[in-house]
Amino acid sequence: MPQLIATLRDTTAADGDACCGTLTTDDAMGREQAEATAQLLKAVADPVRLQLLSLIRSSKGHEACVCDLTPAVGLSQPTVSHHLKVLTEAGLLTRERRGTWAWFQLVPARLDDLAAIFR
Amino acid sequence: MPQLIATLRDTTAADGDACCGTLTTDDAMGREQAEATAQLLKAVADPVRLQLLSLIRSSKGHEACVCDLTPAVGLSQPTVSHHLKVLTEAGLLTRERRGTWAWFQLVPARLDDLAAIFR
DNA sequence: ACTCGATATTGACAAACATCGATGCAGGCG
DNA sequence: CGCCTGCATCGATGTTTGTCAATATCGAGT
Repeated sequence: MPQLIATLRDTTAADGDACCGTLTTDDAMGREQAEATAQLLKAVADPVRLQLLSLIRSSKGHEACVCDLTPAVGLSQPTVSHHLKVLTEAGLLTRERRGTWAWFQLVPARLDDLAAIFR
Repeated sequence: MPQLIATLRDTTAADGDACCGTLTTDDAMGREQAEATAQLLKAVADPVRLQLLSLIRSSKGHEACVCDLTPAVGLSQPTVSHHLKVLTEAGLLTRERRGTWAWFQLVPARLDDLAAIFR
């Protein structure tokens, strides 16, 4: 679970003084955590993938199959499949084969992770 | 203000039936909205920029200058300047010159926009 | 087994991006 | 004025990424 931006300490600024050396790097996000959080954000920082998430979310059962999603976003089938793979690998979707079709379902807990990043 | 993912209707799925044509594209995010939201998310979908936001947030007054941020992230000064520009153009930071130094401050309302995207 | 429809994978290509060195520009200070 | 320091911009480069056409795979039905 990628953690959020560090704890907020409401220290009212007493600025106007010197500049460099006033920074406390201890409470801030570390590099690995920033890397993990950025990777999750990259998965949703794309208009097509946002549309896909929104489409699935507005569907009954919070799931949809590729044959419905492809015409809805107006891109080629391989492209849609690629975006769904990215979202799945990010943990935001689960894939399930039902007969000939592949159904994708939201992972609410992972969406909560996203919402938690910025409080 | 980039809107959030469409309204959630908790219709419990009655699946098992046919597939294609069951999708309601009306409640879902439009392309332009998805584009705008993705642009905001792209600004924060980078480990360095997440670190910068976190560093500024953990500073007093929620502001910091480049001379402090540059050594904290361990990258060249032009690179840090570029990332700060991206964050500023996304509306997440404001720039203010105080003497020789440039101070960057958080824009809380814009962070709220981010938090609102995923509810 | 063969065929067909739905989805996944591969390869290729262009656009976008992160990074740095070099340079330009502003603001204090001698 | 001229220098120096902090920051921004420019140009170049290597990497990532979104997209599609072509192809492979998988499952169902004949």
